[in-house]
Amino acid sequence: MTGYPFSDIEKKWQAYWETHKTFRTTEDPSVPREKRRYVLDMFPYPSAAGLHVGHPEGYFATDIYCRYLRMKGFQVLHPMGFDSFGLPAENYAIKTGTHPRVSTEQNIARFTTQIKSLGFSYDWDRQLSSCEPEYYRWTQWIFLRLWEKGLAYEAEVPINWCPSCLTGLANEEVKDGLCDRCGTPVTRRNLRQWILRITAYAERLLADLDMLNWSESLKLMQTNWIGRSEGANVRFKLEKGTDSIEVYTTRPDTLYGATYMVLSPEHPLVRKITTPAQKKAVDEYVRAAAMKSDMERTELAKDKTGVFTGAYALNPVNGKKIPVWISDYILISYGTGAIMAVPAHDERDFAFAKKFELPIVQVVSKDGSLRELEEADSTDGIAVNSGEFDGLATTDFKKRIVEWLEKKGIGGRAVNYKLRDWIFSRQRYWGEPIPLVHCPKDGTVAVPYDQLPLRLPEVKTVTPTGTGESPLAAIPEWVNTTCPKCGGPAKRETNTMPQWAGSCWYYLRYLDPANNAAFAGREKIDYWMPVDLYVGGAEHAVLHLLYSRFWHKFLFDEGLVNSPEPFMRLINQGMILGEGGVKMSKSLGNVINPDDIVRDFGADTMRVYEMFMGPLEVSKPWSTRGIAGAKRFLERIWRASELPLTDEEPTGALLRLLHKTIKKVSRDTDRLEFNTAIAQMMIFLNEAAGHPAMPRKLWTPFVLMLAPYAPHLAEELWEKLGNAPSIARVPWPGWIEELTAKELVEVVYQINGKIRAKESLPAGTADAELKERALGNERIREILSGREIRKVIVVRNKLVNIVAAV
RNA sequence: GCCGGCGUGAUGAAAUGGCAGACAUGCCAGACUCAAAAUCUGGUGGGUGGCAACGCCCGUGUCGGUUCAAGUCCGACCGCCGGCACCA
Repeated sequence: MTGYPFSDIEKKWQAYWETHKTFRTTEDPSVPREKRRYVLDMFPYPSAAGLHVGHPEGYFATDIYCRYLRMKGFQVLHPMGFDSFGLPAENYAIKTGTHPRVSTEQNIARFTTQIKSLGFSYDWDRQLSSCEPEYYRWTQWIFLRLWEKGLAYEAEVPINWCPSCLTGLANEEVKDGLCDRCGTPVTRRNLRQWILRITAYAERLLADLDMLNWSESLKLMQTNWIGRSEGANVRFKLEKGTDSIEVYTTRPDTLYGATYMVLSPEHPLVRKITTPAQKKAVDEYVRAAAMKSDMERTELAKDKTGVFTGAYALNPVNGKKIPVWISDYILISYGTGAIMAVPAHDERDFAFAKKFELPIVQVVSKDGSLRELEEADSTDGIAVNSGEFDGLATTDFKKRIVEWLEKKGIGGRAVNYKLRDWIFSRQRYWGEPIPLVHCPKDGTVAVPYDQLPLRLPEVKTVTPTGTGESPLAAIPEWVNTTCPKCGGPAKRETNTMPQWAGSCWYYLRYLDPANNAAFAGREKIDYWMPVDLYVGGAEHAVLHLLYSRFWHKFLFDEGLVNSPEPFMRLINQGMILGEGGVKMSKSLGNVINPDDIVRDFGADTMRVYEMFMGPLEVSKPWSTRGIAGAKRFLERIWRASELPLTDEEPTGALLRLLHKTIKKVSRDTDRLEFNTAIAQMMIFLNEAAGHPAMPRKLWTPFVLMLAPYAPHLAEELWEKLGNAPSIARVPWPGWIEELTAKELVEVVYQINGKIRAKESLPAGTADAELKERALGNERIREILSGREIRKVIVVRNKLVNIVAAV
């Protein structure tokens, strides 16, 4: 192997950067606002398996971008840290008896070594770890602020319970009825929980998506998750008694078609209105529904079930008596937990009505005519069977009926969201303790701010209690405390926070990681925030990104941060798949270990390869052959650096290629299109290295362009050129626009869009001349002979298209 | 089922509506070598005509449309990937 000594070079420059703190960032007030950038990576959870080749893909991208920005004269904040509370460490502790802190520290050490071996330009002085008391002190602090504002509340609610993780889960953590983390079917369980009122921010979380430079698909995912819908609430009087049932509907225009009502089994009116004759059946149904897991509820979705309560309500528009049923296709947590059923125009109601032989009345028609309905028709149309409203179009009807309802005082416009409040407590040890105390006299009392952090107690084992309570509940000396208000005996809250808590605000702590007086100094926040570019995996599209937006908006409302949104631009890097395009996984044995790649190919090769594979956002398979190609590129660079340098002016064509290359690499790097930037550098090298000597004026800018991509090699070459280190802040090369174009261009002559001849002409040849030359071209004249020319289109430097009669 | 995104050589992929396949991988041939590796040079979408120089036809999932010109824009369909899924 004639290879370049990448291993020595990489170690040398990593050591240099570390000892010289090359990438330490300060808040220099003389740098104007538009010359500052905050570029953020999603911080990793330090797993026992170590870094995966997919991990650094996004890190490489941001690192290249940051190094480029520094050379462009920007002040760049680029930090790294660890998301270090979480279940895997706790589960490992249960299995082996190793304290989660110990295994977490080991994993962080391993991750740090691995990350440092890849040559990132992080400011390591700002490193943080969310499980450290100095950090979670402020997670607790923010929680208390939320609690003070009534955005954290306690409730006994049926929650998603993972029987394997032994903890409650937020809605967002349940996918297809399975636990997002371990894949175990989620069950329902009634437990006292701490819940964050994220729904109070639903409207703003939705509306402010507009101001973000995020991918449309990601915004759409958040939009769908928030799930805003507009409609009306309508109160139906019961036939007997004084109670009424309030329903939410997006189709108030179908009120005349409401032929029955359905309550959720959990609806509070169920017990009250059920007639003695129906009581037994209703009770049984309610009990059965309560026992079903989410999974079972959705699995049985096709076949509708339900029971008649024996009660009737009155349809407010026509006074008709309609039966009230219960069914588990009505969710207690959405809308009012009750619906008016319009079987003619709602698929689910239709299925239910068919099964239980309830009447179906058509009230919307495409053309105003009536016909037998084969299935529910939920499209808009013209009102029929709707009394005084007949003939109205759906949109007009909606407006009119809402006015009518408001006037009568039985309903009005309403907005609903699919988004639910955030179940925030976890019945586990390895998380931030919720800093609240339950006092028999004063109720729930906050741990005073000056007593934060409320530290996790030291324990030997973290075995779950099995009762649905946190392991903390089994430590009496920790649970039993005194009330901060009255000093009397009180008990600590034993639930901990979910893993998402720490990641909700870590980007703020990087700004001022050692601050003892605040989560971050306001002047630091004003200097850097909001984050200009955030890169990470798409798996956090609705979890982390929704939660942290919520916290950030809250902090904004409290006047503690300067922007309503934390992350202005966001990119999801694609996954790196195993060879053959399948997912990398331990079980398939196709996992690539970055340590092996660094050892065999070097960090620079890995960087160039991963960025050359394709666009950042798309998933692409790993290829051992491909990485060999990246290595060859760097080898060729190394050999080119050993050519004798000359001070001669570079020749015309090469000089032009250089300027074209600088332009393309600058533009592509700026747009994070690293694959095409690398391709252009390859083109340049292939041309420039084919000569016996290398003009210094070509080589110097090339090395500078290489610096963000292969920083170790570039530092070495920079030194080899006789410069003092480091290359990190040497100004990025500029280009001369006139030199970016070729002198000669190949102009294509087409007849009816088909290429019939080509000619090499000076760039910029005038349209008139192009036309003349095309028409004068021998071959063109031959093909054209005798045909009528209808039109000639000239595109300068590109083509002439002659439209001729056939 | 609903909502998005994507379909280009053997492979990863390029291509402001203007020469499809840049760059890289692989493969083939040649140079160097006793030989191999490494390296360097050339070739490499399919079909077809010509001894050749060089032509012609077809080709970006399928079918249609807009346009002088479509991988790119529009419509329908097929396939793959992702998200949501009784949300009234």
